[in-house]
Amino acid sequence: MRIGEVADAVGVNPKTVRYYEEIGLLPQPERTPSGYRDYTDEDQSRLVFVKTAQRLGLSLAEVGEILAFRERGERPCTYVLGVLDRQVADVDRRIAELEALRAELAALKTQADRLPRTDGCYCSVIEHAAAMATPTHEP
Amino acid sequence: MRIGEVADAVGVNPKTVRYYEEIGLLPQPERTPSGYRDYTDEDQSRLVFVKTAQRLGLSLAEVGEILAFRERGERPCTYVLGVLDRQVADVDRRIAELEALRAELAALKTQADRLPRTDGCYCSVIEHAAAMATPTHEP
DNA sequence: CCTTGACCTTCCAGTGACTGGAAGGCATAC
DNA sequence: GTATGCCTTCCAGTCACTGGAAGGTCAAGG
Repeated sequence: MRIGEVADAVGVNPKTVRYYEEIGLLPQPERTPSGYRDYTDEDQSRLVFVKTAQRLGLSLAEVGEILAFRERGERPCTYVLGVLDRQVADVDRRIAELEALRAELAALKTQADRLPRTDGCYCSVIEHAAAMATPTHEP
Repeated sequence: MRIGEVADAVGVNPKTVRYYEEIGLLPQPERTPSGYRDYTDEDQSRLVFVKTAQRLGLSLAEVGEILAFRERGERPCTYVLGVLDRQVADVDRRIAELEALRAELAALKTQADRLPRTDGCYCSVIEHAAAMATPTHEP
C-alpha cells in the first residue's frame, strides 16, 4: 500500500502520514525497490488509532505515550481513562466558554443597530463588548 | 507606563505586547532615555481592543484589518458585523462538535468497565471508539 | 520510443499566537 | 556595593501540520 492509498483510506493528507513517521508515531515502513513507502494493514490500523485518539481530544504527545505503553508491553487503559477524565472536564469548560461567547456575540448583534454612531473609536461594536466585560467599578 | 505595567493592567504577558508591536497591531511606543518602552493610555486602550476582539473569536489578522479601516478613516462596523456573523455560525458548529465529543467521551467512560480485557490492541478504550466511528458496513 | 500525468521522494520553510531562555543593561532598596 | 527585579534584544521552540521546489517512478496512450 502506497502512502496515498493509506492516507485516502484513513482520510488524511500524505504529508501528515510522513509527519507522523517523522515524530515517531508511525514506524518506518518498508520501501519498494524504487523507494516508495509500502504500508501494511497494521500500519493503517495504527494510523486510525492515532486519528481516533486525536479526535477524542488527545494531543499527539499523549498518543505517543499510549503507544509507548504498548511498546513496553503495558496496558495503557488506566492512563487513557485518566486522560479521558481530564478531557471531559476540559470539554465541559470549553463548551461553557463557547456558550458564553455565543450569547455575547448574539447580544452584540442585536444591540449593534442601537449603538450610537460614535466617532473616534476603533469600532463601537467591539468597544461595547469591551465595556461589558470590564465592569465600570474596578478596585 | 512601562511594558510590565500595561501588560499587568490588561492581563497579558509583556512578551505578548512586544509581539503585537512586532506584527504591527500596536504602534512603536516612545522610549525612555534608557530605552524602555513607554506606553500611553491610548496604547493600553488599543491593547484592550485587540484582546477583546480576540476574545470574540477574531484572529489577529482580522483585528489588524479592523485597525486598518480605522487608519484609513473608514468605519469598520459593517465589516465587523460580517465577521461576527461568521463567528456565530462557527461557534455554533464548534459547540455542536464539542457536545458530540462530550457524549462520546462519557459513553466511553461508562462502557470502559464492561470492555473485555483484550490483548494485542493498543488500547481497547480507544479502539472501541474507532469502531463506533467506523461503521462495519462500508461501501 | 516518447510524452503526459499522477504519483512518489527529500528538504526547507511557513503558519498562529505566542513563550522560553540567554546575555546584558538599568533602577531602586538596603 | 550588591541584590533584586525590572527592562532590552535576539534566537529558538511550541503544535500539527501544510506548501512548495526539485527531482524520481510508473502506467497509459499515441
